[in-house]
Amino acid sequence: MMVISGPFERHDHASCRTRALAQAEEVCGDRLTAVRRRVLEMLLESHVALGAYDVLERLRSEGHRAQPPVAYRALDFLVAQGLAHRIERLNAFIACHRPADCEAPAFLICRACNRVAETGNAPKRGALARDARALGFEIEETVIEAQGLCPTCQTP
Amino acid sequence: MMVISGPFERHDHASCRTRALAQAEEVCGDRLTAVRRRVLEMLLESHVALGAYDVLERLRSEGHRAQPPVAYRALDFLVAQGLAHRIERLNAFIACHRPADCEAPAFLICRACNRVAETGNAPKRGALARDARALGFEIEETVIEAQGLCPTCQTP
DNA sequence: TCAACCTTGTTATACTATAACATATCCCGT
DNA sequence: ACGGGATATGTTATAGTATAACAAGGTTGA
Repeated sequence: MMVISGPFERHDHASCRTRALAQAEEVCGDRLTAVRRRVLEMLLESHVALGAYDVLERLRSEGHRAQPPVAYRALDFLVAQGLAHRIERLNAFIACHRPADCEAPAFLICRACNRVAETGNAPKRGALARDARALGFEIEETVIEAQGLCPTCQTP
Repeated sequence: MMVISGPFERHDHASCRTRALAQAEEVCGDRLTAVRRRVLEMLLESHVALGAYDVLERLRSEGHRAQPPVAYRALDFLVAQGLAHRIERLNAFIACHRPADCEAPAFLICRACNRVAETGNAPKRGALARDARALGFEIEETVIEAQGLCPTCQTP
């Protein structure tokens, strides 16, 4: 099954955000505290990945006197819950738009507009898994991040 | 075709290094300057990925009065020539053991011993490529990094 | 009541990376 | 020989990313 979510296709952005927040509440209960919830909202509102210091800045601009660990803790929590993903290439974070169904995500990063799309679960039976098995290497988690140009940015 | 090189299998390490250096000379000619060559050797000697500051420290311990840009420049050069790879998860670098045949590498990173194996070229026809095509996204480069436990570290 | 756990606040610092400018060298065309 | 462009290195300073460590409040349950 192929599932794609992300900024390169038209979709109802507001409802998509609402749904993701509702799912987050469900998953976390009252562990989704004010700061964590606010950070998740920020990520959901932004199609470009946000760095920890971007998040920090936004918190501060809202009156929150926050230090770096505040942003990192909130982001780490969201990632641990599967509500957000870290994009290694960018040292930045995006919200997961379908936390329920997201075991091994892959990402398409546009180097021109910086938007990031999350694509369907990565293969458990691909060449990598086969190679790992042959070596006796036990894979726990795989980072897959493709860089290139999104449809919009291909025609300057 | 599946090709695997790396620290999780027995191999003739010395000759493997010699061969890689010879290939580097071939590719670069006299652009493989002393520092660049030395840094490549360091990477070839180490099966764990080296951070830029690890490299810097080694250069300094050899009497070279180097500043951070020296390490970064050498590493950037090696990566640009396909002689080394950057491991995003680790903010660190490893030598490529087969620069000639290395278009879309993937990596297996052991979280216990920190060694990194490079596996055969990643698929151009996998699920990711298919998804990207469906979206009209043009992939230029893909990072694939799996973390887990190597055979040795699975039995504590 | 107290102890364990989780969350947040706060300070300080560690680690990673690059901008910007100076100097030197080599190759090449004239 | 000269000048000019491209490449490589030296050096200073600073930007950007991340975490250690300790303090303090809140909730829960024994």
